[in-house]
Amino acid sequence: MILNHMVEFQTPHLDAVFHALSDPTRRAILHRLSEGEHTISELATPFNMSLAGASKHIKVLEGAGLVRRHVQGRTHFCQLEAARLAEAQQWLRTYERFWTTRLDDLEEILREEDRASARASEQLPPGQSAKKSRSTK
Amino acid sequence: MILNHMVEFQTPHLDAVFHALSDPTRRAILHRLSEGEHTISELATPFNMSLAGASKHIKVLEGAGLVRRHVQGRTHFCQLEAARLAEAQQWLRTYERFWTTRLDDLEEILREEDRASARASEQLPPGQSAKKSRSTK
DNA sequence: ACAATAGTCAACCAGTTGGTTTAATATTTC
DNA sequence: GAAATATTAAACCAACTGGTTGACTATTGT
Repeated sequence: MILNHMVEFQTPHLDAVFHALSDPTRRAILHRLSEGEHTISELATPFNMSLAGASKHIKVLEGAGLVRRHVQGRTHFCQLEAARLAEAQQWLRTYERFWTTRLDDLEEILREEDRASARASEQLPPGQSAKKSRSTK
Repeated sequence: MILNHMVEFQTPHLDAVFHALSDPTRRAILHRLSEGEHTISELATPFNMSLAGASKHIKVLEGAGLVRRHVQGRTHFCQLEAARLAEAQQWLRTYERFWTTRLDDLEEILREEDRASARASEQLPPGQSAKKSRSTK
């Protein structure tokens, strides 16, 4: 119970990850990084923003564990680090049933109809009505 | 190109959804709602927080399209509304390959081993690989 | 040695956030 | 009609956000 509460609510990772993802500039940076490694200036140029501004965004992403940086001389290379994205997706997966429920319900209804029609096309046990068969998929 | 840019970056829904999800209290409220409908006070009580405070959180969730409310007399009932969660998951799915890459690599290695062992255990017809099947999933 | 380049840091700013408290608006109950 | 209940509204607060600028630290190229 208390454990459940901890698992469910004490998740500082998710705070940071979802916050990082809530900004369109940062999502764009991640998208850029999904094509491959980039330096800070490379990441900054597409945005109408000072280098320092972009640098701050990248630091937020780094803080959320979404970006890794390795320095080589004076240039900083950034890489996408996906593990935390996977954690976020895992959280969302818990709620997946709420947007698949209708499909699941429909499937269950159709399956039930099939069972009924199967019974019907046999010896018609009492209390069962015949139904048209229907494929589930 | 411009269209691509729009699809990728002009997504005010995601801003609001990810921001809503970045707060642990709000995630807890959503979790609560996943068990069924609840009133504002019911949602507020578990938290060490004023009713007005909780009310504000719920308004944020509503603004992000994650919660629907229907008023009945003086009590407001809240329901989870999952469509926007699905949108968020859809966004994350774009990056899925970055945490499945290693598994994919492993799979490719196993498939290659299969091809190699198949060639070895036959009479080696030129250019043809005998597939000893290994399940992909 | 000097200038250009890559990036951070610190200070600042207006706007937002997460919270409070107190008051106000309905609705229901006695 | 008065009291209790369910909720929002408004004003306030400290902390944080996303952005700027200007100064600073390194590193690289000439």
